[in-house]
Amino acid sequence: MPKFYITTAIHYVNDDPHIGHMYENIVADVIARHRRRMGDDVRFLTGTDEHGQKIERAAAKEGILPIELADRVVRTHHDLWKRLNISHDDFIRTTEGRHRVGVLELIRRIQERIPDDIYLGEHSGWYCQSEETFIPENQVRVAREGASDTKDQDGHKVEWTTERNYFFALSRYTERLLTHYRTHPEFVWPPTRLNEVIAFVEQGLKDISISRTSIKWGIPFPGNPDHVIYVWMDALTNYLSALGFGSAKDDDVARYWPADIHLIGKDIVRFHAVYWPAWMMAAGVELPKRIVGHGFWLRDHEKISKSLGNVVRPYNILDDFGADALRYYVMREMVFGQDQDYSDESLLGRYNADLANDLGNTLSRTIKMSDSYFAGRTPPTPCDDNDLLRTARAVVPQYLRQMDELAFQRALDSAWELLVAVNAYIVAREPWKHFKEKGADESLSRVIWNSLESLRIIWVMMTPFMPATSREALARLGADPDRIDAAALEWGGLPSGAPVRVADPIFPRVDVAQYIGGKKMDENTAGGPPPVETTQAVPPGLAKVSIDQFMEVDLRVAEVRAAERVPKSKKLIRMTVFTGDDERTIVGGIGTKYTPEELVGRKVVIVANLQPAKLMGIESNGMVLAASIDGEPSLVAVDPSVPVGTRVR
RNA sequence: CGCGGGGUGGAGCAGUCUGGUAGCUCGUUGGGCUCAUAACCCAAAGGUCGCAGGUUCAAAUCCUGCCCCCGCAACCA
Repeated sequence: MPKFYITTAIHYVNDDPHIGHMYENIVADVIARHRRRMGDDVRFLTGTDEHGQKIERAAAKEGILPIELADRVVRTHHDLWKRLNISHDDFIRTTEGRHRVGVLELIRRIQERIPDDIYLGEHSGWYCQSEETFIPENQVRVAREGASDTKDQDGHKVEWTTERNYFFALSRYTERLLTHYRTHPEFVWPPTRLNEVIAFVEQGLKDISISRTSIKWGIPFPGNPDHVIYVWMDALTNYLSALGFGSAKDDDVARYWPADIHLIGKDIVRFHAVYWPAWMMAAGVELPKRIVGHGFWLRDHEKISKSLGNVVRPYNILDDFGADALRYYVMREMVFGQDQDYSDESLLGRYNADLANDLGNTLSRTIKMSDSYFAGRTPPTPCDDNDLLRTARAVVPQYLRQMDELAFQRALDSAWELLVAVNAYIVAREPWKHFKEKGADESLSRVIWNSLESLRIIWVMMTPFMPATSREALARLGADPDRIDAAALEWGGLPSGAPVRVADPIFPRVDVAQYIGGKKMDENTAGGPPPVETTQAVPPGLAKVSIDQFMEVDLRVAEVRAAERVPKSKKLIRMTVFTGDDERTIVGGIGTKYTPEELVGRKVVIVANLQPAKLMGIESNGMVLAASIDGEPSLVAVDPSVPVGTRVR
């Protein structure tokens, strides 16, 4: 029996699960169910990433331990996967003992095989005392030369600091990785992502720091407990540690490794396709077969929510229509691998058109006829050669190929080909007329049986996508809902004379306008998990400042003498302003609203004594004041008679 | 020359790798049917496939140049 090991990314526990998380696990679940159906020995892993500073701090803020916070959030993940009918075989948390064992084993193997691949080196950067972390260069306001109070974006002091860290000699793996990409072009999917990875690696790789001393909430570095292991090294290893890597009970490593698919978002392809394989090369572990990067769900907030007041989150959909409707929608609507816009309208549109009108209604009408014409049972006479059989035999192999190619959208399309054929077939044969004229004869029996049998196959095709509804539908059809395997996709599986069940519509049609209109915007998390307190929370208003502090800010009226768009920028405008004392350059992000032409000659209010900052390479000396409405700026205006240089207070 | 994705009937998209009558869903119009969830079936209208060149017997598809949109990246200071 072939094995099949599929993993999702582990989700960071400071997030409320959103449609992106849901999507990833749904896709993985569809693949896992499909492979199980085809007879593979499947292992499907998902889990949570629980270490790192954000968790540490969020917990501290609540006065609880990080693990307590993680425990709580993990529960919301478990609940969601249960509601979505995700069939993972294992759920790993990076705070588990087995995970620590796996991570330490990975490092041990690297150190054992190639001792100097991991070495103690120096890492330099802007370190912020109060936040206990290094601040990325772009978030640091570089002071004027000579100044000593460089700050980060929250105003905390930062210092250029050098920390001693453990490093991994990634640079040594540049060529070997490139060779692997060349010899295994299927390693990263879709191909465009592979190209990106190759381009990145071809620039040459730098050694990377794999430990931190500034963070405590993590796995201590072996032999040096002042360090914790770098989050990515920690997190990625979950794929191995979940199989018992490094423990005495590691049979599953032999059984399932290498992974067949690491399913992840396109944003973390680099970590999976560069760092992760390099570590495994160093440790002498076989590389996973395939990194599959899916696209993102996007949403045009302004267009949808404001004008129509129709924000309906997936949680509402889940409550009102069930998991299968959502599972179907995301699989059908997204071209796998690309980005896709989410909207409630498209979801409900799909629901009505595809599920209610087509899939559900065809089931209802067919079962109803079988029920009335054949005394509540499937017809006595099966049929072994007809239009539907030929369509089914053409469609099923096509569907299976598309499933294997991860072309889920097309696989569903293929199933619909057969569904559409069933409807056309029914209309062409007019069984109701036939029944009135000739009664339930053998010919009618064949027509109904063919229709039911086609539906059975369609619903077997649906099982990975809509597991719960498929069972129900198959049971109603008189088929065995437990018989879901490759053979079930072949023509002829429907028993004769089995009881069928007429029941309420499996996907009741919904009035879209009424449904969307009935939801208020403030209900958009109704039915969701309890909100999770994290560091993402918006600060509850700003602290009060004294009049003295305020007076330290040099606000004054200035005149724009020249303005031009910053090339290649989206909204930056470079202005030359006269402050009364001097002319200086200020760069402002107001290009979405204002043109350079209309700015020239205009009087604006500026902060004259602001730390200079570089924006797209241009030094900006000050800031133009503007009110911001959803990112749309509106300049603070002064009466044109006010002379340039006048102080504002 | 920062990286990537995209521009195809009213809307949303597939097709582009591997040139050969432009396809799907929704919507619109007309007809049919009454088993079914006002569902289903048939038919019709509707497209210079972003623009301009080039290659070819033939270009949505290949080549060159350009325009526009959307993400991302060190762009609200």
